[in-house]
Amino acid sequence: MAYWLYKSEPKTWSWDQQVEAGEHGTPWNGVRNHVAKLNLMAMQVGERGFFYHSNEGKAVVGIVEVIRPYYPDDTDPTGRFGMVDLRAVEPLRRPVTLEAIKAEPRLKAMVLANNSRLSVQPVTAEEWEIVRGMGGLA
DNA sequence: GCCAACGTTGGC
DNA sequence: GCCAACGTTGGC
Repeated sequence: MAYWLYKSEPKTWSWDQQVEAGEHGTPWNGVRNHVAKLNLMAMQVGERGFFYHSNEGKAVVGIVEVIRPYYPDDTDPTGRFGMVDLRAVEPLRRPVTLEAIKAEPRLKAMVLANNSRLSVQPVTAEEWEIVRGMGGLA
C-alpha cells in the first residue's frame, strides 16, 4: 500500500472541485513528466494520497483515493502519457502548509520539501502519518 | 548522443 | 512579478 501526493494549482483544479466531482471522481490528466508518469503507473486502486495546492495556499488540504488505475491520457496528443482517476475522500481538519512541512525535522526528506516541481510524488508511510496528524486527523 | 536554448513551474 | 531549477526540444 503506497501513498502519494498530487499537486494542483487551485486556479486550474482545486480541492473544492475535486469534492464536487464526488464518488465517481475525475481523471488526473495533464501530467507531462516521466517521473510523475512512473508514479502514476505504479498506483493501485484504493491507494491514498494528499491533495496539495501549489502557488496559492501552498498546503496539503485533503485526501484522495485512486479509483481507476493508469490508462491513456486523452488530452495528450502524443499518446505517451497516461492518468488515473481520483476521488476526494476527506479534507484535512486544518491545512498543512509547506512552511510547516519544511519546519518539521521528521519531514526533511519529503519530496515536496526537496523537489517541489514534481507534480506526482511518492510519500512514505511515516510521512503520511505525520502529515495526517498535523492536519488534525487521527 | 550531446548540449545550448528555450519554456514552464512554483516558491518567494 | 521575479527568477532559480528543472525538463524538453532540436540543431549539429
